[in-house]
Amino acid sequence: MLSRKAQYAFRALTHLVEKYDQGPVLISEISKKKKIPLKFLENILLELKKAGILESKKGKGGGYYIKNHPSKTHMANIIRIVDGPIAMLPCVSLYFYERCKNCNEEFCALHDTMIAVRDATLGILEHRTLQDLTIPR
Amino acid sequence: MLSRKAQYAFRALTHLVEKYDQGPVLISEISKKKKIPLKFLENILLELKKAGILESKKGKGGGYYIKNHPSKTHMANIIRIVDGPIAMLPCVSLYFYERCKNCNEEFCALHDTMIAVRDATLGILEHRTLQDLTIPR
DNA sequence: CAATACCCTACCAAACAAGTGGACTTCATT
DNA sequence: AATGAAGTCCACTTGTTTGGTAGGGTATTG
Repeated sequence: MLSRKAQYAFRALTHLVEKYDQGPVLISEISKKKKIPLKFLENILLELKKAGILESKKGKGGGYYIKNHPSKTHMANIIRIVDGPIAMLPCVSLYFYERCKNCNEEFCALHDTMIAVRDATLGILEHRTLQDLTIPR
Repeated sequence: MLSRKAQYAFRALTHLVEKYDQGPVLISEISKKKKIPLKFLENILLELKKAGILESKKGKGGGYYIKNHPSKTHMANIIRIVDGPIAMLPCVSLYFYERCKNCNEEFCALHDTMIAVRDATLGILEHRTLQDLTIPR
């Protein structure tokens, strides 16, 4: 399951996509419009900025805005930044790989199943972008 | 990510599949062979029993064993018992459905993406069974 | 100077991982 | 039958991590 933090991140990003190319947006505006706790949102946006997704401007007339075109950032990327690994096991993660203990000595039966799950999931999340967040079905 | 508990569960089940139809297996034997903390494993097995996956026999000569044929139990089922929802959002979960707050008023952009992810994931996990745990590839 | 992002610390609650102690059940031996 | 060892069963406790909240102070810009 996505953490609430990740869900907030997507909600905030949705707002920022709608305001794309209209200058910086106040944290407080996003917080109000999307009903996200202000201080919590502050941390999330900062994290997204440090990860290169957002840009910010300080002082009067400042705020947050999306760095690159929304179609350039994939949903999978956002999840990795906020929640970490997408894969179900560390030993099948592409970006957060860790060798399983007891996974070499004994035959790791889950391994190939979880690779299949990962590929199926990424097949979707790597092809949807921030722009899709505002496209109604 | 799967919790360590779920990983333990799969490791333990792998052992039980190997010993299927050979009578009850001791918790202590599984704990030793698969390097799982004994008392923790005790709780996991009990949970799997209550969920109808395992059967147990008390007293001397007792132990745990798989209730139905290993090909009858899907991996998705095990994950749901131990870790809960497989879906990434409560509002797209089949077995743990919950209505999202702010998902009705505003357009929930993630919804259909997460349904796609869920279906892709279940397409795999609903077709792999405990028996697959012991089939080397 | 005022508005705003940035940053730091502390705090609370829940979940997770693991361990403890003991009650209850079954079986084999005598 | 009585006994004791071998087992599961189960309610607690403990320590750690994580998710989320709250407040205040600093730096930067118009």
